[in-house]
Amino acid sequence: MPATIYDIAQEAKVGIGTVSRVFNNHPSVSKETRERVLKVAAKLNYQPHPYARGLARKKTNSILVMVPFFTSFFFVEILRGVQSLLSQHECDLILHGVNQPDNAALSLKKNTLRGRVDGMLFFSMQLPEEFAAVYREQRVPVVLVDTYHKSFDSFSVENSRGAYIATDHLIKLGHKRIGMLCANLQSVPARERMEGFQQAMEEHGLSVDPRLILKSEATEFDGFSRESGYGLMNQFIAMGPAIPTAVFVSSDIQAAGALTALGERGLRCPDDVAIIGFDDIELARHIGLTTMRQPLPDMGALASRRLLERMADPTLPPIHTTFVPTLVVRRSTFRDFRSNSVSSPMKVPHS
Amino acid sequence: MPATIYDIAQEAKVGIGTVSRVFNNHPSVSKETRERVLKVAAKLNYQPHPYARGLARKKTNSILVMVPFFTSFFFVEILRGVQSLLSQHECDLILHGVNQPDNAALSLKKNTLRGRVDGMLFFSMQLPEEFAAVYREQRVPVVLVDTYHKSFDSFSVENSRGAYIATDHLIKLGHKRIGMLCANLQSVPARERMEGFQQAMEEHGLSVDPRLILKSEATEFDGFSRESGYGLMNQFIAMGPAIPTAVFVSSDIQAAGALTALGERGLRCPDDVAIIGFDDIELARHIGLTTMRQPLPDMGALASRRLLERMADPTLPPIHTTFVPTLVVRRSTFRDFRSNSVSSPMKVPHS
DNA sequence: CTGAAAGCGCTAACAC
DNA sequence: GTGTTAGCGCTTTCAG
Repeated sequence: MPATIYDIAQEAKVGIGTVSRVFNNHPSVSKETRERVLKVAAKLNYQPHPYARGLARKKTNSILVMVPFFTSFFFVEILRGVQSLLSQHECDLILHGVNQPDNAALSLKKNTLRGRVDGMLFFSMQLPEEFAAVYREQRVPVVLVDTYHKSFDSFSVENSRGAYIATDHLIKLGHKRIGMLCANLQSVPARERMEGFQQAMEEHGLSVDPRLILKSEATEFDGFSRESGYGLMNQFIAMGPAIPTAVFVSSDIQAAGALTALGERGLRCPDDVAIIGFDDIELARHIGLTTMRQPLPDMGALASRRLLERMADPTLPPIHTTFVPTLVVRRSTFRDFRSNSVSSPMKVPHS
Repeated sequence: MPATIYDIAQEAKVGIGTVSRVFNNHPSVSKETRERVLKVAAKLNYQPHPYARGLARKKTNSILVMVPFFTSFFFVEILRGVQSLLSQHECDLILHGVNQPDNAALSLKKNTLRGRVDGMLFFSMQLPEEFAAVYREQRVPVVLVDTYHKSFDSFSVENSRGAYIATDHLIKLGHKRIGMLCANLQSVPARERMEGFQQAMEEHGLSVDPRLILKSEATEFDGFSRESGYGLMNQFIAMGPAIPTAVFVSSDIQAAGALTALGERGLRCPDDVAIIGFDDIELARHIGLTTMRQPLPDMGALASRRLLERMADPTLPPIHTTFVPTLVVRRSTFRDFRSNSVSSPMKVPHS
């Protein structure tokens, strides 16, 4: 049985209150008693019980991170930022992966309340209005990442802006017949990226041929999957000579699938079809994919920092931070990278 | 303020004990009272307080997962298995990434004890003997993944066996001058993989030229990094004509770096140098890398299941489960995959 | 400065 | 069946 403050109090011949004070760095403890208590505690290998402490203090020193688990690459990179910041603050991280966007989000968040955690980082999903109301009212510290809600801090990327830049890149390279490969449009980022694409096309006086915008019907991963990219690209290929000369794909993971489809038909990238993705997950640099980079780890770290601030002062007004993704050019759009195949190993280890 | 059992008891005109019984599905509560209590609880939107419950029950319904955070790909895939199993059991997952193998492992695990969690999943690191002793003695439920200790359940891969198979594959393809690219040998898996390589070479009557075994000195990630693979492969390349015709690389991530190095010098894979990796992280299939597959998600799920069992009965004798990795042939060792470049998109979306 | 006592919200005997 | 009571281990007044 682990030692409790009672054991220490007894052995050090003080009251439990004093022991508690020592461990909370309360100023009003004489130097001698403090040292005596500390010594006994060390000897008994004492560790405060987090749950007892939590109960008494109404504070758990832990936060909940809710992520749609499928965004694997994407989420790991953000999480890295989160973790590194949190660990500096003795704050535990409870990870909750949700699979069914709806289903889980609902039931799991019931668990959120009632002092299980001090705050929450909510990723990439629409925060249900039902909970938003409660959280706002009870001032539950919540920070959103890769999603938006006016009542809560959020860190996200300007999807339409990024899509615009990506499309602009293709246009500047001289492409006229440009296609887009979307994820499932029920996803907000998917829609925004399509809008940016359309806007760029229109502003450059290029008509948007609706047949050149392919949309995923997949519900799994909201269509942000390798499989959806693979399938949709095959639809383009089936168009024969009408195939676009360049395609903006709404995510890197889909772009990877699209490249596979091209490779299978003996089509070369960028020679036959140039491809640009979105996200800059680590995979992108390995396969030489041009893409729009989101500052993932930074977003994670900044969001955690903000959450900590908000936990300290829950009355802070919400701040919305957006990042403009940056263009990272690799071989999938630009030939001059020594190799003529998009997929041969790339030139620079870290591009 | 959230409702407590007292609020419910009062409103439902019962004692708090009864309320508690209802929420613990205790049989001795009459149907009527149970329903009345449940109704009031629903109305008050009652949720039991996990910490209070934990304190009283001496049980937290959560487990700690300690991972060396750098193993990103690797760990996400395992974690997926963990998470999916745990969520079926109302068990929270506390994630702790450790960076400094030593440093962190030490301090963090102090926090492990004292009822913060009911059990722990410990990944890929050597469990310090100091803690092992305590855990064994106090019967703290601990399950090891990708590492070994005789006193605890473990799920791991037969590294030397896998390395043997990988090397054998290269030999069967006709290679004689085979090199190996190791991670930092202070890591146990790194050593085991090297041993398997040496054994395979010897058993096939091939002498192991020590100059063809390159070892990473990197401490970061124990040398299991893209950079280390890149650097070491450049050392091979610097050997000029003495370069091996095939190389067994101790991890996929290093193999990715190695491929980059080859590509930069205009060397083709597998034509000039065949490459085989280890792990089968998702990246491998994207870049067409032949590798040894570890059943990552399965390991995660099985380990969690075992942990749950052990939490139910801490006296279970430890079981050691090992997996033999399986060979997955892709283009980096075998030319006949339609394309002649290792890195062009592969044939099958899921190989 | 320090001890005693009253909770934090819930569980688990123990009586009736 | 159900109410009462004594903790779980710690924090935090409140006296002194």
